[in-house]
Amino acid sequence: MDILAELNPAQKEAVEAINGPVLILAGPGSGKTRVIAHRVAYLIRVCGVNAHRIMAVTFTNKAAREMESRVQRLVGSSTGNITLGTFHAICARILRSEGRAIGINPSFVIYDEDDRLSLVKRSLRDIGLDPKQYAPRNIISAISAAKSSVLTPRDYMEQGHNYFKEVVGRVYERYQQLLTESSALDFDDLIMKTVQLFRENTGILGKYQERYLHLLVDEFQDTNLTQYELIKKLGGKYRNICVVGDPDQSIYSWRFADVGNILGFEKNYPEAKVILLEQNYRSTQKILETASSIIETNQKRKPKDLWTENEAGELTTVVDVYTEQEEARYVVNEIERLLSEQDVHRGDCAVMYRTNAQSRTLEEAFIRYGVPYKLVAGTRFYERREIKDIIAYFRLIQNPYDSVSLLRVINVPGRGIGKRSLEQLSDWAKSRGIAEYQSLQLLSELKGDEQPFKSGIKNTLIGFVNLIEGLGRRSQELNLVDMFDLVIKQSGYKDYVLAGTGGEERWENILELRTVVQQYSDLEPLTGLSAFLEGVALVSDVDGIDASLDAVTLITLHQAKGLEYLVVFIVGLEEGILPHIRSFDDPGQMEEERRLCYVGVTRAKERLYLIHAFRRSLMGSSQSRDASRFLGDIPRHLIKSGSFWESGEPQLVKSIYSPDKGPAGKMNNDIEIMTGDRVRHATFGDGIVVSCKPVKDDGEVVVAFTGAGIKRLLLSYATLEKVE
DNA sequence: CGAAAGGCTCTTTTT
DNA sequence: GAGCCTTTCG
Repeated sequence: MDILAELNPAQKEAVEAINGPVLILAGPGSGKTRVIAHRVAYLIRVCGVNAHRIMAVTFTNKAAREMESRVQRLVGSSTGNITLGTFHAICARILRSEGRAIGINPSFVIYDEDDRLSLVKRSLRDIGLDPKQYAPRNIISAISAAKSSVLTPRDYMEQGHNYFKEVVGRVYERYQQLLTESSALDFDDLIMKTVQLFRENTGILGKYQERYLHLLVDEFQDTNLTQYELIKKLGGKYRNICVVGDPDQSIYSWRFADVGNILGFEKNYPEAKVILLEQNYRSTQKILETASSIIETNQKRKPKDLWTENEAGELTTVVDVYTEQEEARYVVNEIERLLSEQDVHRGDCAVMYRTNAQSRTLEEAFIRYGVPYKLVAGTRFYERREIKDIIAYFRLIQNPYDSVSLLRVINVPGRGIGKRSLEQLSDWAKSRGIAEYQSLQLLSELKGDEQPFKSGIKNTLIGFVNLIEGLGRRSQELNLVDMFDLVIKQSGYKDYVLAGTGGEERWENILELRTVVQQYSDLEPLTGLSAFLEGVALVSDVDGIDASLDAVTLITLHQAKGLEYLVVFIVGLEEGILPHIRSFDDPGQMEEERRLCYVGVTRAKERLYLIHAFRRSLMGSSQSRDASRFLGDIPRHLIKSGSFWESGEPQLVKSIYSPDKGPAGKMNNDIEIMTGDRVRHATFGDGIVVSCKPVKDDGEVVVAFTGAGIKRLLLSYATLEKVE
């Protein structure tokens, strides 16, 4: 196969420019993933570069997997050991093998957002501040900002002062101490520590610089300063750095991604070759025009010419609905209509929204109408309490100094270790400057007056240490699934979870985790354990999308980056939602909201629906909302109104009596009442349906009767009959 | 000590 | 509307 054959001139140029830095500015749907895959294949097959000497960084694990299979197909054999993955996964690997040089325990655990939160709260308490007064989330964010620019606590504190910074600086310092005591790294540390490793050890850096002849980074517009420095360092010797991205799709500034990385690339690498990919292969002309009209409103932006040879296609459908329930119902109805009238499958459709909370109403509608869907994220599987508990045991087996995990499960299932005892334990450990587990290990050696516990509780604590030590010993020889069963058995978790509320379902979840564990059971025991823990720490929600399942995808706009669907619904296009209210007082943020909308729109290949509701309940109370300003950016001639109000098309209200339980994939068509229908009522006589509105599991219809006037009726009580 | 109930706050996006 | 935390009671 000729690797260059199926590429357009710009793409070909991007693949062939293998010497020196290259900046590829790639519009949506311009085949950038393709270019990266082809470029890697070209390096291996045509240029004879050893795969071992190539690093390719992707935004998600899913993208990495896809990249691997594409390259494999192009090269025609196994890709060899190319370094391929997210920044986080790649850095975790480097730190496991080299981290010792900067004092990192190779068995380190990776702390997620949740762990981070509890550690920040503890840090606040440790320095004598009240976590309720200092919004731990803001502090996490400030620490994360620091780490995204490679600032240590000391660097941070030298950055000038104000009240908040002073507090953050002190918390950051304590937080970092606790992480070190726990042999733990948070997400930001994975990158930052790798940079520190390379800064402080020119020998190690030299080794990696020598190895990586070629570097490729996808979604470069969403990298932060630390990631940029990492790439700069790794490419320091050969300078064959190829970065790909699109400033118009930069949507992670809140995670301290710096679009300056891509905008300033030419300045930092004056010899860089710049290639523009502007031909779009994904969307119809109308969709592309809609997208352009939205993004062009942004002031701070380099104009670019996106074009396509695809057909003109359908107009964008803008839909005006009453409430979020009606919005959800519209989406479900419309998908079912497309399924029956067009060559569309459920798997071709996606519903996108700004906030996770919006998925709930959608889910309810999909369940009610029995339409299969796949929810990306929501309450993620790995965030469930029982799953986190079990994983905490595994983390303790790998690294008992992990204090977040220790405090999480030391009394789960209940062992009679209460709050007071835990406080004593933490204080005692803190006064000695060691991790909780280390102080627990001392217990059996110390006499009564040398430690703070009474003998009853002391023995319980020693019992817990023995449990973990025992599991640790067995983990050297048992495969992971046997280990799993042993953990469940020895911890007594099964009885515990079954006794609690929702026990059955939670136990099911644990069994599902067991099937995940099974995938690691062929590995050497200790390798399997760490591979499993690394896997669960670094999964992203989109990694789990099952492409073989023919179901509608429900996904946030952020997660949708890089994906494409035949039919896209973007819901909640309202002021305060998209754009989100938090962006109102900052023009920069507002531009990011618009980019987010742009990302969503450009996911669509053939059909695009933009939906806004007049009324939406948020945090309990229902409020009326204006349509999003982004809708106003779109010229009228690109829009077709899908609205009931404007088009006068009847609004369907289906199967309000018989929620769910329909066979999967089938709508319950038995009862169907639309506005405009003629109906007959036993006492009121004949009339016309004026409006329909869902109320819980019921429906409220307003009917104008010929004799009796306008009546408001509940479907479950009123016996209505359709009249032709 | 643990479970249950009540009251509080805060809601963006995630590797 | 939910989750988190505190309070209360057994």
